[in-house]
Amino acid sequence: MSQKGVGVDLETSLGYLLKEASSALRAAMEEVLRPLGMSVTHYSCLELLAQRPGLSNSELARGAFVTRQTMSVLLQALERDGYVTRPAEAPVGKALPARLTPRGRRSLEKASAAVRSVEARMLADLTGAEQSDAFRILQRMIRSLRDDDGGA
Amino acid sequence: MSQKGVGVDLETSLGYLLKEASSALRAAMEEVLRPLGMSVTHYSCLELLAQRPGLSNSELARGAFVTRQTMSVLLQALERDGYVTRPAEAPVGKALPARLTPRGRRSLEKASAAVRSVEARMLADLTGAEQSDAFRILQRMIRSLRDDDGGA
DNA sequence: TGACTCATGTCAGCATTCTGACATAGCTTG
DNA sequence: CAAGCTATGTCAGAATGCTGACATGAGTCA
Repeated sequence: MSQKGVGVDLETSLGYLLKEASSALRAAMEEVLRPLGMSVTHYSCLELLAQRPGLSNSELARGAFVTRQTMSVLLQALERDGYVTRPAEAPVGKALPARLTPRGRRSLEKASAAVRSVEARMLADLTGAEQSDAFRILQRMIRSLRDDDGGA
Repeated sequence: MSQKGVGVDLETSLGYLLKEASSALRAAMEEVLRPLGMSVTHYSCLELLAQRPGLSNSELARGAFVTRQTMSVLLQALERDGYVTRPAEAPVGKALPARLTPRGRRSLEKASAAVRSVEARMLADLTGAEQSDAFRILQRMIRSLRDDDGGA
C-alpha cells in the first residue's frame, strides 16, 4: 500500500486523518445543533462569550477561527436577535466588549449540552491516558505549525 | 481553571483543540499552495486522482470532504484548464472516471512537495510512537462519531 | 509634539460552498 | 417484467466566509 515516493499517501497521512476527524466532528455538531436552529459558528461565539465575557469582535473571531469580518456579521445578527449586548461606545480604544444576555445564556445551555454529548461520543472508546496523549500531541502539532510560520 | 460544570471548557476540550489543529494545518497549506496558484480543495482533488485514478465526481467529493456539487464545479474548471480529463460518455452508469493529464501531474508534483513539507513540520516534534498513537486515536474518534450517527 | 506602527470595527465586492430539486442509470425484489 | 431504491450528475438559488480597503484609537519613539 505504500507509495512509490510520489505524493502524500492519503492512507497513512496524519494530515488527511486530521482533516477527516475535524470534518466528522463538524458534521456531528451540525447535526445536533440544527434542531436548535444554531450553526457551529453561532454556537462557538456564544460559548466563547460564556467563558470569557467581554471579548471583542476581533478576539471572538480568533477564538472561532474565522475572520473578524465574518464574526462582525454574525455578532450584529446575534445582537439584533437579543442574544448578545454591546455598549454603544467603546470604553477604551475601539473594541466593544460583548456579553451574553439572559436569553443568550438560555439558548446556549441546550446547545452546550448537545455539543458535550457529541464530544463524549467522540471520546467514548478512548482511555483517560489516550485522551491526555491526544491533547498533548495536538498541542505540539499546532505549535510546530505556527512557530516557523513561513520562516523556514 | 476548571469550569463550574457549565458549558464546554475550551481550555481542555479535545474537540476545540481538534478544530484548532485542523485550522492551523489548513492555514499552513493555503500559505504554501497560494504561490502555486492552487487552493486546498484544488490540491486535494489532484492528489486523490493521482493515488486513485478513475475516481468519479461523487467519489472525489467524499474524499475531499465537500459536496458533489462543489466538486463538480471544481472538476469542470480543472477539466477546462487541462489538468484532468473525463470521457464524454460514462462507461457504466452515470459516473465519469476522471484522470490526471500530464499537465495535472506536473502541477501536482510541486504542490505535493509543498504539502509534504508542511506535514513534516507539523510532525517535527513527535516521535514515531507518538505519531502512531495519534493515528490510532484519530481513527478511533472518527469511527465513534460515525458509528451511531444519530442512532443514540 | 509629531510620525510611525499596530489593532480594531466596518463597508463593499467577490469566491466558495451548501441546500434543494430534478432526471437518469443500475440494482434489487416481488 | 415492473416497481422501488440508491447513487450519480447537474442546474438554480442562497448562505456563508473571505479579501481588499478605509478610518479611527492607542501605544512607541525620536
